[in-house]
Amino acid sequence: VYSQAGFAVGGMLEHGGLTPPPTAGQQQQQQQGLHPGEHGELGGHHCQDHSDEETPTSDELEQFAKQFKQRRIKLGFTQADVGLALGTLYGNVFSQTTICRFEALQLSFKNMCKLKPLLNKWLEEADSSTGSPTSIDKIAAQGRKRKKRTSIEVSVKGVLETHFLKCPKPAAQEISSLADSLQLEKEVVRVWFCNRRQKEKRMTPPGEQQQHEVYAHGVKTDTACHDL
DNA sequence: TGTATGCAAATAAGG
DNA sequence: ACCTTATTTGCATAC
Repeated sequence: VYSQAGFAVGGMLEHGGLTPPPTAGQQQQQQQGLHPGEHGELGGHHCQDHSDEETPTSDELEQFAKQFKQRRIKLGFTQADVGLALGTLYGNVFSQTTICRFEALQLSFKNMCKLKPLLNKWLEEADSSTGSPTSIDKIAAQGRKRKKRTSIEVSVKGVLETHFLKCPKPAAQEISSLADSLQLEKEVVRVWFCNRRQKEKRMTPPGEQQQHEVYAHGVKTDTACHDL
């Protein structure tokens, strides 16, 4: 369903002002929160990568993305084509969605930096005139291939949701039987609950608190929700 | 027909 | 082995 070739019409819109980390000199993450993942200063010395680019500036990324899209179209490829090509070329496939977001700079800075080398490689490969002939580098991305996204039926989601309301944190065994009855992999169900919990937190702004904990005391503090 | 996007699976990383 | 938090990535479907 994915392999097609064709050409697209250029004509996107240039949204006005979006993720532009103004600071041109320091790497500051934009949107997504970021934790100052420091490395302990001890002995100190940092090894820098010298393979390719240093961390590109958001400005460079912007330029690259723009140019990438332009060339992609000129060469007659769709976003889906590119995503697929990355797969057969480096191992990991990407969806049309991701390519689209890359071109539109809608990914996090870090994510953009990670994808850039890959797309750049593809570009050189697809367009043999960049001066860089078949440079078959194995950028050995992340060796592991991403699991295909599971589509959970609405009816099944309903069942899961019901269980969640009864017990947001089921024990491993409950997850197993639930997965079994729903004909889903246990891992899928486990992850569903994890994601559901995250969503719950997100929906409950900090500080705010529901009004149903008034009598929570003494008795079993959850952890025991059984069914069957 | 491609491309953009909302919601949310799947993953990464520290416990 | 499983949780949490933060993120990456894609199915589905609206443009």
